[in-house]
Amino acid sequence: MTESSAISWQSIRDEVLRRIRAREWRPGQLIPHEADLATEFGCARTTVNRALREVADSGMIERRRRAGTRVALHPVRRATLEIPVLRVEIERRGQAYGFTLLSRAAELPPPGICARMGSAPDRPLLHLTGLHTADGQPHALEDRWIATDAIPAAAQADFTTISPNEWLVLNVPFEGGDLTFSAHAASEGEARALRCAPGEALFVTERSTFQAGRSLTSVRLVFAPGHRVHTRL
Amino acid sequence: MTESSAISWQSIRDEVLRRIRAREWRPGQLIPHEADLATEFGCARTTVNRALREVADSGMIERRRRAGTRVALHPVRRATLEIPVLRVEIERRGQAYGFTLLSRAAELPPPGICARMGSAPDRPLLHLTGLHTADGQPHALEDRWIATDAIPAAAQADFTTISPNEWLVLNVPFEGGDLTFSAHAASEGEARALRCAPGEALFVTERSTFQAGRSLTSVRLVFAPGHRVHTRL
DNA sequence: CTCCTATTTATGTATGCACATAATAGCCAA
DNA sequence: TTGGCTATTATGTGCATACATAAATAGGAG
Repeated sequence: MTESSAISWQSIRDEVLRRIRAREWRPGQLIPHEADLATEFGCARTTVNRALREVADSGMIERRRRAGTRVALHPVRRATLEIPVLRVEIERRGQAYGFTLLSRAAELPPPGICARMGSAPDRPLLHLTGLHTADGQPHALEDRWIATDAIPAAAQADFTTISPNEWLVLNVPFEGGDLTFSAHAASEGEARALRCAPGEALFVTERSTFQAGRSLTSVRLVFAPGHRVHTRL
Repeated sequence: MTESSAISWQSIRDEVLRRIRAREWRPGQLIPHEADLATEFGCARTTVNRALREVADSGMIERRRRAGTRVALHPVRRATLEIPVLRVEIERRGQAYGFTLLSRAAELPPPGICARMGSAPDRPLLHLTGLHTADGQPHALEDRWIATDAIPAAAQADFTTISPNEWLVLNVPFEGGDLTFSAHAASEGEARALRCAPGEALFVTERSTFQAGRSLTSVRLVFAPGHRVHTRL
């Protein structure tokens, strides 16, 4: 008899998910601990641990030392969004990418930017605006603020040949940030730049990044009409 | 001397990320294999493997058996989006959640839905519309199609006490799906339901899920003005 | 009864080893 | 040259073991 076939962590993960969905383990309920599951499945605890770690990453269970593992009360779905550099996103669709720098100046930030970046209102930041194009058509309008004291090199960078978007990704590591999606009616200026009607519904992303507690940059991208962000679950 | 302190996989992950960002390992370049790194860091290959697996999950490196590990050409950022059930999202903000079923009927799906769900145009699906409210204010308009042959139980479900959103999350497991975000100008009907002006810019999510190759449901959520989706990087 | 401490316990991680698997590279034959 | 077989090699995974760490609990001092 082939007594050798080991249990894979994937099969344990699947069985755990099955039990949760079949309500054998109900939301909020404590599930058996790793050692017991290892015995039940006839494998090492390491393997159970690996499986449960994956399930925990997906948000279906919550684990705490000593307290044990319980089924999450509210099954929160988690989706991974891929956020490529705009140039790559456009070129992947087989279109020609272009970027035009529209303005560049050291300016005092408006209150909204101050709040988001935690910056002093009397301290000038580098303010850039530009247009990303795909096959010559307007794709997205970029409005960016850069903390020059945190990124001195940005003052020298030439943003006419490389977009600030890409320059920052290539040159400035960051430890975290946040990202917001929303919808917004095109202003007069946005409509002109994106060649659409004023008031048209546009997709907007706002992102800011920080490093070592310092805010680095804050950017708002207003996309041309019809833009969609897509992801798999 | 304390010769005991082991190297943690986190510290290896951080060092790997540092080298990538410092351009010691350039995009597209092959990095040393696990055994070498294990020797360099003075730890077990398992530990290096764990670290590299994490980095690979974040999208910074690509790994293939036998071929080795290389730094990703285009540093694609990955963000994890949390997609809670609407009720939970609203209640977490301390607001009172409500749902009103607006319509329920077995209908022939329009071409768009047929395409997304891979459903036959002559096969009726369960079509539901309803309004999610927060503190009595319109929050999102739901327009859902359910494949009743894949989910027979949906035909009996009472969607006036529990929203289809939540009923499906609780009762129907799925293996995958996709999710799209976009902006959309409010139609007459949407404006009436959401109590906003027609043409106003609204945030829209479209989601469809499948299981075992069969499409289960397709839903379109149109949010009231001002809605934002937020995530951390 | 309250507060603090020590113990217990479940998860988290590191290690050495073995073997599985995918994919390249090299070889040989037609 | 071409086709296909084989050996090689880097990653992927499983296991037994050991110890680390967080956190709940029990026990003891006041």
